[in-house]
Amino acid sequence: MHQTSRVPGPSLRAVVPFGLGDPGKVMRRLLTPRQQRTLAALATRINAEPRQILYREGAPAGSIFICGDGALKAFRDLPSGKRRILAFMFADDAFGLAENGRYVNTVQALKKTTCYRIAIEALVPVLQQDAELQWHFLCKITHELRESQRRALAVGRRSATGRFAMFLKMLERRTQESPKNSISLPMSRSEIADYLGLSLESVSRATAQLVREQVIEFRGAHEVRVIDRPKLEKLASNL
Amino acid sequence: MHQTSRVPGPSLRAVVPFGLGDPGKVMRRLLTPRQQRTLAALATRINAEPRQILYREGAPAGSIFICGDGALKAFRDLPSGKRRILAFMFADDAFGLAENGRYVNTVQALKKTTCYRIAIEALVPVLQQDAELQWHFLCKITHELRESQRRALAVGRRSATGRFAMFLKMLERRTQESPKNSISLPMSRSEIADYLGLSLESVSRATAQLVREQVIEFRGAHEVRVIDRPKLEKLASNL
DNA sequence: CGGACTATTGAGACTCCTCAACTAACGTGG
DNA sequence: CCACGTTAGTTGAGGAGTCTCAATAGTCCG
Repeated sequence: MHQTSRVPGPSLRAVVPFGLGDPGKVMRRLLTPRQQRTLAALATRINAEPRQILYREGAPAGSIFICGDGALKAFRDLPSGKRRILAFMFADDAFGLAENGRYVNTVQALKKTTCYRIAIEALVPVLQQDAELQWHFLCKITHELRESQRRALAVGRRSATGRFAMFLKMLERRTQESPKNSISLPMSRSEIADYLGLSLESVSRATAQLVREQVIEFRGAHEVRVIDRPKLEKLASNL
Repeated sequence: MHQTSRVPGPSLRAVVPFGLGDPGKVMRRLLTPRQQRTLAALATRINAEPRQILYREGAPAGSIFICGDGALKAFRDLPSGKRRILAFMFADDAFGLAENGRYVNTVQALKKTTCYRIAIEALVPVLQQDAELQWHFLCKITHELRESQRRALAVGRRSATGRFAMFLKMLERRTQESPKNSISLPMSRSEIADYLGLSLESVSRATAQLVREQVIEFRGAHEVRVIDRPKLEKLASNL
């Protein structure tokens, strides 16, 4: 649907994480066509259906993945039965981190999604050869580290509406495919709750409050329009 | 003090983040002596006093840092006056992430600390040339990403004692310089609170409870001994 | 059209936060 | 060496916010 300007094949996108260039200037890195071909040669394309699980926590980790289009979640089930979502992944996001040779969480598609799977054994030698390409991965992972820290910040907040506001902004940053002031939520309330460390009821109450206060409005349960942006910014800005 | 078996000069340590080798087997990567010399040639040694600030949020980012010995904190001050600590850094940890050419948080030493500062302009070309060395950085950052996700998990918990238990385990993982069952806390209660998203009173009450329940005991305010490890594990294990 | 899942709303319990007073530890200077 | 002031840490009471449990509406899909 949003395939208009996207090249087929794996790609990564990240803000350069180190102090190069002029301070204050945004620098983004995209794969060159040649690098994209290199990766494409190694990759297997996967078309995942909604709810399809790409891999499970604890399984031997043989590949890393790049999301081409769609959305996924990475989660972990706790002994108590609770589930915590560690990250949502969208186009150009990489995933498949392992520890001691095993995946550390389970990854599942939220909707129809296309991914690229690249075998570790094939990728690592290529990265060892191609420092330029590896540099992209380094930038990307660093980008994700920052994002994860941002999330930790959000989750530390007390108020549910504040957390939800930060969540909206995070989604907006990640999925600029959207028309102005429109944010799509491809996940359920309960998934948002598991991500933010709230109960799904609290998420529901938070959205209700934001709607009541004319900060946002819903076009269906999974599409948000921002009405009062200053107010949203203020709520999100971690006061 | 703990310099006994440590080589002078920058070093990184990380668990290999991808699925190489036998699943279940821990693999660690250490810099080779040659790589260490390469980094040392680029690095400036810094001896930081307690409370010394290495750089401030928003400053133009010209260098990345590696902690050789000691401990630091990376924090951000919020508009409300609250302070959130994003990470504690110990030996072999790298820091100095930037976004758009500026540091994203402030870094301050907790005690006497030696660091290595490496100018970005010098480092990047070396990494572009030396894929092997860059690979170490990739592993390290990935390691930190996992750690950050773990923290987000901890901060999402409801109970203060649970959060504190996870904090203890995190410290234990990071600073194995310690004798068995002994964990040193080089930071204040209030810094722990800012890290865990609690009030310092809650941290104090949490420690008091763990002491009351004979799970831990204090040798001075900054040294913990684990008495009942199973109980600590249970508290930490995110039930 | 029916059924199952998702989302909303309400009432009471629980936990932490804030405010405040107090104690302990530390470093400094007389 | 001790007195003092400052900072760090502990403990108590009340209030705010979320969680849980439960019942009700809404939505999607077959």
